[in-house]
Amino acid sequence: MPELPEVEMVRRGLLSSVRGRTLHCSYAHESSKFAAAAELTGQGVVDICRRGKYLIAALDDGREFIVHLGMTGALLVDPLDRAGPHVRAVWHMDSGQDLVFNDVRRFGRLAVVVAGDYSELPTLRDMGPEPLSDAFDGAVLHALTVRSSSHIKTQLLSQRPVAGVGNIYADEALWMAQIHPRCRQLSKPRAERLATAIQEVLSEAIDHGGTTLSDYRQVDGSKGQNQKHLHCYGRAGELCDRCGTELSRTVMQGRGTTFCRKCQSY
DNA sequence: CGCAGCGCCTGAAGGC
DNA sequence: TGCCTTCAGGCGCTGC
Repeated sequence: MPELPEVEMVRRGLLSSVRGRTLHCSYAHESSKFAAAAELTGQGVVDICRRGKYLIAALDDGREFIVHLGMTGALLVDPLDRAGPHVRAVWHMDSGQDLVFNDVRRFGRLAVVVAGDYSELPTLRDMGPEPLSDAFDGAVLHALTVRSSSHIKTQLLSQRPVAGVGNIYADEALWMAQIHPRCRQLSKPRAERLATAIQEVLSEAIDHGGTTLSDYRQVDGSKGQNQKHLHCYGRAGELCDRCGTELSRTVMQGRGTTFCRKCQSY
């Protein structure tokens, strides 16, 4: 599933082939989630930014084109198959290439908004600080979690204490920081550890081109390599790389959660 | 206002 | 072999 590192890789891939181009929508799937694709009819793409897991393309008419990849979304430039059963939108570019949005499970979403007005996208509107920016550190993470009574993993998935962390990197960061996913209150030292772990886990994933478990692809169709470097996510039943204990599995908020019951504590 | 629970989707995997 | 069930989960929405 695309989280911050995967969305960042897509953003970088789009810079060379989509920034500066003019888009003309040639297909939009009937679902209301993708109808906004048709609003791109002659606008130029000035820049392509990212907030958490959201891609934000600045248009030359003062609006922004927002893409969330959901679970299985992919933005592809000139894919071999641009009329497959899971294609949800196609834009023709003045470069002659096509930009294709493919999304098997249709959890993705497209929107065109007045620049900076995210009132119709509440998760983006209320998004926490970017973890790889100067606006994020242990003190900030502590301040943004201290008043909540929810489990720390639930808080991370909400995007409010920090932007862009999903199920994979939440499990990885909590493992690295040795914090139990059902911990409810972080001490300041543990918040420092978790903030550092989030930054390390996300930076390493970007360095490895993102995590491809099934659907995530770069703009050119290539896969990431970070799945070879996971310590925790999806490894229940295997032995902890740190202490050798068998990793445990539970369900939180309907999401599979892997952790080490020995070296991750409350 | 904060938080829990539900529904959206479809392919893969497992059971019989 | 093939049908059926279960599982995967980010986010918007609803209701307490």
